[in-house]
Amino acid sequence: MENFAEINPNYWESIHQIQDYSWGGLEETFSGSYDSSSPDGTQSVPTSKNIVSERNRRKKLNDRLFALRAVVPNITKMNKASIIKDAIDYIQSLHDQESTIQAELIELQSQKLGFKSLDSSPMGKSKKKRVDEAFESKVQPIEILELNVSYVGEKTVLVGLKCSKRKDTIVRLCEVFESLNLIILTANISAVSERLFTTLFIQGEEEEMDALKMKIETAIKVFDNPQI
Amino acid sequence: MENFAEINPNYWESIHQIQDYSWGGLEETFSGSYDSSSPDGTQSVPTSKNIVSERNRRKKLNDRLFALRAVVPNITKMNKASIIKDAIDYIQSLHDQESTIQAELIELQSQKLGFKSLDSSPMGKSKKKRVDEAFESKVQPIEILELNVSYVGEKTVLVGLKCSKRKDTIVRLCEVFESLNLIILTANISAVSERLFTTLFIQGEEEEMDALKMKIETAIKVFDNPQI
DNA sequence: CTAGACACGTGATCC
DNA sequence: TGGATCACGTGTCTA
Repeated sequence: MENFAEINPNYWESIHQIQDYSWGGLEETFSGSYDSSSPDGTQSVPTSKNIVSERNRRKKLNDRLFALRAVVPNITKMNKASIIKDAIDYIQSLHDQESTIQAELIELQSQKLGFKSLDSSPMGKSKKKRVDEAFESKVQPIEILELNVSYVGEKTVLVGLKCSKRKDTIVRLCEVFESLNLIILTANISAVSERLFTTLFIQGEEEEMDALKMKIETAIKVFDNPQI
Repeated sequence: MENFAEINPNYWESIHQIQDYSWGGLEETFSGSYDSSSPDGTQSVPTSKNIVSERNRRKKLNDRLFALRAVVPNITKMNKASIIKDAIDYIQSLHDQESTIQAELIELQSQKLGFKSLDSSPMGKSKKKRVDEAFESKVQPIEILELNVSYVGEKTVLVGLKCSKRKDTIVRLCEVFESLNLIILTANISAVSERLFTTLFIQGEEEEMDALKMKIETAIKVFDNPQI
């Protein structure tokens, strides 16, 4: 029953080989036999043409159905109706999955940016919202006011950064520094009015200082311009 | 041509009403007429049954095709073959979209956790990876070793937290505190070996202390158990 | 008028 | 056996 598809995956084609004695590229040659079956030559020619056309139409439709079966997993039966039914169910499951994944994306984005949905419902109910809207809103760039990188000996680099403070600056700044895969010995972040003062002690060599400064600057810029 | 679907959306059904004179619930009554067409009663009865069965089969297949057309947007033509083709294209576009969104999700997760893909290609090429794998791996819980919340006057609350330090503890901790929508005056984070010492000055009232301590604890636990 | 699309009835096949 | 499925040829309608 259900192993039928595995045993004979080309069900219709096998039927073709059994029943369809005028398949393949032999249609034109067989038009003569159709003429022999109908002695009056006036009406026989369009009839055979219609037969060929209808044959091609059926073949195209079956090929389309076969292609549809190829892109849909979890095919239960090889029926035409079942294939269409499985395709419908699969599309609907893809719709649900897409909504769920987009909800997850929005949840993650709001966690990264706004942090407004912690005490809301456990599973974010705000489905069916375009993810582009969540991306294009609430980007809070980090404005670098001052950046000093100095070597203080003992394989230790001191980084001083003064920047603007917006809603999520602290988190984004931590992300920037974590993204650089540095060994952070001590971090001190102080917020005064709208300014943010950061002092880092990082394990590093003296010759890495200039590269490190460039790295931090570009990392902050990259983080402020998400390429999505 | 292309407005044909809007003018007559029930193309096949209208065809039914014109051509199919034995539709609806009248199949049984019409079996007599089929018997009249074939005088030999022995073979006529199974033939009429087969006719009815085939009619139902065709109707079911058309209904399925109609339902498929309903779940697929951007239908170009009303042809059977075109409907199946549009469904195939739509499923493949959904596949691509799903891969893209999952890549974005993985990218976001890796940004939040590992921070390994900053200097890679701008558009993450690591498609076709299950998102569940990205979720179930690399969860680094924050282990609370000590948590003190004390009131120091002047509408200022001092929070001291000692916890374990793993790869992404600092970022996650900042996320926790940002999620509470507190007014952070000063933050000091120091990492020594595998321990993380955090000192926060928060703007708050004395009577909010116990609630604040509970809030921080639960927030950390909630962040360590993402409900996805 | 021609070409394309559809439903119909029928015989064959499979389980 | 018989119910379900399929391909086929044909008539009909529309663009």
